[in-house]
Amino acid sequence: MSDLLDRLRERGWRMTAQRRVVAEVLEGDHVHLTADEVHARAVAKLPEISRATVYNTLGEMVLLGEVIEVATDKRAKRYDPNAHRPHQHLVCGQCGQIRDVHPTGNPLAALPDSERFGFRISDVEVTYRGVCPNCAT
Amino acid sequence: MSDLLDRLRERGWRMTAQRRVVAEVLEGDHVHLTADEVHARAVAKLPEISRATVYNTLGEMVLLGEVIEVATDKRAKRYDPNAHRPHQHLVCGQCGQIRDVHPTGNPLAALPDSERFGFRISDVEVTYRGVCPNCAT
DNA sequence: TCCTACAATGGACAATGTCTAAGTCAAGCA
DNA sequence: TGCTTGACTTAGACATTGTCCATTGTAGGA
Repeated sequence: MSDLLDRLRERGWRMTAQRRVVAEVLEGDHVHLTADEVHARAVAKLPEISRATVYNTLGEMVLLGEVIEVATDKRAKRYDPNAHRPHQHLVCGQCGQIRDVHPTGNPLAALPDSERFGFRISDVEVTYRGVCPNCAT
Repeated sequence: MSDLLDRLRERGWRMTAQRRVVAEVLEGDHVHLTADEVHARAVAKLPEISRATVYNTLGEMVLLGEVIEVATDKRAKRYDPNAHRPHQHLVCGQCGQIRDVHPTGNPLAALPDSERFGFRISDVEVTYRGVCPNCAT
């Protein structure tokens, strides 16, 4: 059921109730919660979990590459558990809804060597912005 | 000299010393300052300028499309006055340096209709991440 | 079962951004 | 030039998001 928990255990993570809860909250596709939302949902399952623990746990998951940090809006970072399939994000500027999308081609290829200024490039982040059908009424 | 100021005046902006200073701070290419950095430089030219004014002024410039908000790192937003030429950003993960780059092709084209979920898409934001020559030693 | 290192807690602190009430001033007009 | 007016600025309180640290708790191995 929980691939995420299994992978974490395999990496020698000590399994605590808190970490389990955070991982559970993040399950599923198209999940893009802020740290605060994760905390709120975690508290619902485990009332005494602290904010610092949620931040720590999310931070560790990001370091391990199990979760991706997304900065789609100006406010808080969001956390995306769909880390094992490369994808980009489609954001509604009105309601803030976020969808995972999978463009064709490799966006890295669009950047010619002459525009790389000697950088060793490891990653591209693409965010499409627009208005979703609901908000477009 | 200051195109930005001229354009703002044309749009009926009341020209104040504070707004002039903020616009001056933002002049030039490859300028990507945080609001706080803008404030610090503005204070150097006009000591009594307040933080709120800098935030207001930057916000208004963004609304007018004269300046772009960039969220390349997790911390503060940055402000990019190079709004009239479409471009993307190349960020060094170590030192945080940011460069404007101009990829070939239109990144919008990479997203097939089937992946648009009915959204009306107006904008794409692309951030390349890597390590700059200086930090790569 | 007991130990110990790792994890969680909670609260202070830091950084960034927003709001408001009151004062100030740019720009149009007589 | 000197008013008038409403837009602009100010200072600082407040809100939100994230980080740190000393203390307490506990998972998992011996």
